[in-house]
Amino acid sequence: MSKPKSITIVDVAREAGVSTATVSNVLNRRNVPLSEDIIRRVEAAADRLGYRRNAMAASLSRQRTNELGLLLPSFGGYFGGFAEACEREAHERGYHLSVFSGSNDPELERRHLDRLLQRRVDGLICHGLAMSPEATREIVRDGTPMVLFNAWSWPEDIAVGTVNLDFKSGVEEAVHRLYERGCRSIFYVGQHKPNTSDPPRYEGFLQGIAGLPGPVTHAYVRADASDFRVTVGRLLQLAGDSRPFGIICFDDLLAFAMMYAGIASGLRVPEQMMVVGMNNHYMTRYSHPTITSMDIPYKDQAELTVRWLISAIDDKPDEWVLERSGGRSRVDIPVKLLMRGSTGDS
Amino acid sequence: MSKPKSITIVDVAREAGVSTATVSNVLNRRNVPLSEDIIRRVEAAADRLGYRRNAMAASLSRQRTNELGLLLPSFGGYFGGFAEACEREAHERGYHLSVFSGSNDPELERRHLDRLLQRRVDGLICHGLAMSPEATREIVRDGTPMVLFNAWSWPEDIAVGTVNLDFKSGVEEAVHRLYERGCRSIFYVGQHKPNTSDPPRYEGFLQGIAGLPGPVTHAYVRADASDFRVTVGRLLQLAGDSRPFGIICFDDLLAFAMMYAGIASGLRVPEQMMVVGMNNHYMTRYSHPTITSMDIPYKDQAELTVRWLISAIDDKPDEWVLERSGGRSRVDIPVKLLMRGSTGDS
DNA sequence: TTGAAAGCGCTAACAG
DNA sequence: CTGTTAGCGCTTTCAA
Repeated sequence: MSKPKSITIVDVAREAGVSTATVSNVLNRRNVPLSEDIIRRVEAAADRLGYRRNAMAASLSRQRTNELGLLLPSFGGYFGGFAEACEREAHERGYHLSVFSGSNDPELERRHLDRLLQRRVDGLICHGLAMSPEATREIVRDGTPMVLFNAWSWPEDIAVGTVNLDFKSGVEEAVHRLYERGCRSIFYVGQHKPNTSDPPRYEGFLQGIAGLPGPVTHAYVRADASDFRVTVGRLLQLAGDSRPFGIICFDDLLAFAMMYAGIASGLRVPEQMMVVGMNNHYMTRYSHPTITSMDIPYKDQAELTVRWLISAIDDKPDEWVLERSGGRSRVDIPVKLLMRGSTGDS
Repeated sequence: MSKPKSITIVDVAREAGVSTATVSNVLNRRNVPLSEDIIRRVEAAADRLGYRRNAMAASLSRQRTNELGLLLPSFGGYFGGFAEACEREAHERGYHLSVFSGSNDPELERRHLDRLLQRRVDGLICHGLAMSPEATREIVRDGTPMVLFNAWSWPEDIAVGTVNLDFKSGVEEAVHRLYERGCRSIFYVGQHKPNTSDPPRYEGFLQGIAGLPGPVTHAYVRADASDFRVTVGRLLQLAGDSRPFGIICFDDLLAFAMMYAGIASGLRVPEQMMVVGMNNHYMTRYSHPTITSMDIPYKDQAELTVRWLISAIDDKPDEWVLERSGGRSRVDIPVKLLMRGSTGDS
């Protein structure tokens, strides 16, 4: 029932009184001389019959699918935005992008990857989270080009390129801003569950602390999701009576939670506690006070990622990509620190 | 470079010293008698050679792809969660789900749909937003089964089934709860941009108001995203000095924004203003006070959606689906109201 | 300019 | 139990 003998180019050819080769040529606007008349006839026949190209047959024949696969750890927050930006970029370049979420489950992710390769996607875009580099390499052993995004500390040779967000520098800068605004106790608040995108941020944190003109109390604090007020208690203990103290949070939602837990514990923001988040979530502008955060250049990251991948697929260099990467296999995209109410700005 | 002459079943057959038909039978664990010895030999040969099935060839041959397509208006919030739940359900039933976001752009959505049909997905899951029913019908004119989700007021015959979240009843219940807690002014706060999922909620709102034992001031208020305090001002004007007044917001983020705008305007929550959101976003439990919201049964909605679709693809009824739908073409999945701090509960 | 025909890799009768 | 073979729908030489 679901497939009522679909229309093929054979039908169109018969209807138009030409050969299937001609139909194929017309429909794909190939670079061959075609008479105006034939073109009209074929196109008329095609839509009279309601013909729709069979992409599998086409891909099978011309050894190429024009499909790209994007593997995400989840659809939430940043990843969804990145996926949409990639879809756009891919479309603009004649590719179609299928998106999959591993749901933070390595096994599911493995199956997605395998399936994508069975479908012979022309290229792959993968994040650097759930699966291990080894498992990934094992899967992508064949020649399918892959570009990684936000994959910190992966071997350089596993992909044609890696496009990371430079949270490291962003956090480093945030440390300086907090210091300038009077914080002499600064903490990095990480997620309750370990996460591979945490280390680079903390690294930037330490680097920022090291570059400060004076001494500050600092620490890595893991958030307790069951009750963030417990975490606030821990911060107060560490900060002693240094005020304001500052926290830089793993992401905006955590920043939100921590800020309100602080307020609930009687702290005034930003006078006594300053808060910095990451991702520039829509909500950070609507809280009270508004939250200082880091803006992510989705389009820029997506464009570089997709163009890099396509240049590898076509095996011909893309000048713009080359310029951005400077020949290296990894590019760090800068994030932009937006100072707002939670750090005493505007 | 990207495709180094891939291994086919011909290679495997040669390596194992059997025919391609046998290889195919072994690899697909078809329902044919196979000797243990042959199975071992073929499997050994296959992974010695690093064989990977070519899904296009297989799909082309057996007229079926085992692929489902999911078309979303965006990856954000609820939609991402629904997508992950659908991926899981599909996998459990031997299907693979490709997800696409129309990014709220009808034209992009059209192209996604067309491409999906070119790929001959076995079934389609679509939301009821960006594209019009007419445009959709026009595209899906061939026999590909489609199930809709959250498509309010679409023609019944366009899809094999529709699975909606019953926000209508949820909002209706919320109105009653607010009334019980003392609100004599209750407002529905919608998004600044019109949205097709708004009307059913407002309908539930009106129905709730109508069912109340006494009179209340009520209105539909459109939120002003540029500054939610303006919206709060409007509410104060409408509510006069009736306290507490209650607001039911289009979604949790809006509830967040409105609640903090209210607090910023000097209102105490829940004593003077009560707030209800929708979607049970993770953050609603970490604000201060916590926010009353409606929990969405993702898995339930996804399971029904996917099973309904698959039963149509296979053209054989699924008892569980039939029971849920009672033979009708639309099912409303109840959402669960979770009472929290913003309405004076726990 | 157009068409005939040989695949692309796999599946599914059907024959042995 | 295993192999032969005819497609699936489209692309792409190559010859006409």
